Amino acid sequence: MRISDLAAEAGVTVKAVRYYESQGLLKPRREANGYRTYDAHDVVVVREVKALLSLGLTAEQTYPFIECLRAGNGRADVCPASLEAYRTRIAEVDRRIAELTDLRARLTDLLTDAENWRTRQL
Amino acid sequence: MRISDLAAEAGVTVKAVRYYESQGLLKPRREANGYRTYDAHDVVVVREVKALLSLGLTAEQTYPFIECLRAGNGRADVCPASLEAYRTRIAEVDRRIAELTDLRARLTDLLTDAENWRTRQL
DNA sequence: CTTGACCTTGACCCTGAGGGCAGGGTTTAG
DNA sequence: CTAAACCCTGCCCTCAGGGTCAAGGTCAAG
Repeated sequence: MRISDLAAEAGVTVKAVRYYESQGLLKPRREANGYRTYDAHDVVVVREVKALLSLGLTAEQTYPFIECLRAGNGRADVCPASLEAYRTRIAEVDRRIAELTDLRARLTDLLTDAENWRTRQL
Repeated sequence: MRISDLAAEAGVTVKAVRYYESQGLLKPRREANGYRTYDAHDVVVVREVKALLSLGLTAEQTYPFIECLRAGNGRADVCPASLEAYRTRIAEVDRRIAELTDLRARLTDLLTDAENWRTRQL
């Protein structure tokens, strides 16, 4: 199959597929005319990458999952490195939530303070 | 004062000051040799921009605050547009926290599932 | 065989808030 | 006078692609 077929089947754009390749996540063969050729296995890879990116992992962080697939596993997340990547990402999310929670408190403090200042001025 | 003095007093880098200028937040005069010249008022502006960026506002979103200062107010956040910008940002943060909370739940589900799968395989 | 619709390629610029570096002019201290 | 320290502009980089382009390939109908 060609690139637009792969993109359609995996639910991403052609541009995204080429980007994944530039990140080393895909290595399509080429037809004589230079067109990229993919197989069913690549569809699974692209779907996996898409899912992981939507979880906030970087393209680089999807590497262990793709290697896990390439190693012959039916699932990308059953390898130790994948589990570790999940845990790392959960920790990142926790940190980010804590940051944003603190940020929100600072913002509401600032807003309240500014509102009070205006009230006093009236 | 020159750019490095301004940067030092406001606690940012020279590069950041030039970036704020490129975003229209500063309009320094120029010496005959082309060097930028700033006054004490600019220090206040840069400190304000720095504080707002650290709250996650974009450079563009700091505009109302700087205009509020330029209008002669002692505080950048006592103008209606500034209050509105705070509220907008709080709403953004709330949305983001909700997204991340949902994301975390999905991640822990995936992790648990993958761990269980491994356990069964052993 | 040709036309036209559609596909593919690589290449370029864009995002936000600067960081880093290059190359060159200016100022200031010793 | 010279070297350090400062200033300038301009270019490339981030991340996950989006948008657009020109050039060329493919495939059908006519």
